[in-house]
Amino acid sequence: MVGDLRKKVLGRRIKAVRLGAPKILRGVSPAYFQKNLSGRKILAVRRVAKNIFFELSGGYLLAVHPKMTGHFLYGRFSPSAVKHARLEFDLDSGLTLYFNDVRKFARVMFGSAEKIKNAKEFSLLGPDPLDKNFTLSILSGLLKSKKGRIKSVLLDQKVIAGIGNIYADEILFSAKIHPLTPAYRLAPAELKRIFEATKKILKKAVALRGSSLSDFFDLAGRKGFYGPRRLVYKRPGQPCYRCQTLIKRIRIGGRSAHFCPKCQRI
DNA sequence: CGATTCCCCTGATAGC
DNA sequence: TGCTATCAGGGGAATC
Repeated sequence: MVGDLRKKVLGRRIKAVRLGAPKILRGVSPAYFQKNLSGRKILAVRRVAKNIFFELSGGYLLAVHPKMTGHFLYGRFSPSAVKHARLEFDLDSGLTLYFNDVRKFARVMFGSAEKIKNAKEFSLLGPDPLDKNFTLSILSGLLKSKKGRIKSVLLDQKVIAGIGNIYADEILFSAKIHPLTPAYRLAPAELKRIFEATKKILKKAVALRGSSLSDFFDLAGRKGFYGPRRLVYKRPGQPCYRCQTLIKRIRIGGRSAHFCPKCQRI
């Protein structure tokens, strides 16, 4: 996703900005957003946990957290395809970069790079599992002091950044760990399985371009392919692919959790 | 510290 | 057919 964006918009200048849903802005007024974003050049695009960072000329930073239904589109689209456009950037290529978000759950921040990076949403983020510096011993160190259930801990961005609900379930199934297991009780072999599964699942998710379970599309509007490949998420009552036991769905910390009661025992 | 609940918003779905 | 009530979902805030 970020790679696609980079290819299309890197080096482009923002000629005009339209704000379709002012409420998705956090910590910045619509007026400031419009005024200070126009004219800036896109110098870099990168992923930070589940956020997309646009580094802009003048030391400014635009941070977009798409949540589950937000996605970027670039090019020409029918009005119906962009009826949920919440941000529109006319670029000097003559094309428009849209940020669509049906649910309006997305969070958009904009300001000096210093200000954005110091915002607690980013300054408190834990390590990224796809980072080369993320090791088994780091993961073990993080989890051994956590009394909460492993499912909730995996979702806590302050502990590990970048794992969402779908992939947390997939990781635990892959690692054969029950989602209610207290994190600190995980044995070294179990920690290793979680570590390996996390890398494997997240890499696969990126390669398959997301799950598209609710609304994930690439820049041209094409869906991702992870959805049909998922093993447990949103498959309650259906047979486990490993043992045919029916997948269970429970609530953990207000979130749905799916697992195989036979493959994943406490 | 950890768990729960609420909230944001709207399309999909169930129930009538 | 069409209406209304309910729910899901990422994640942060407030509350227990």
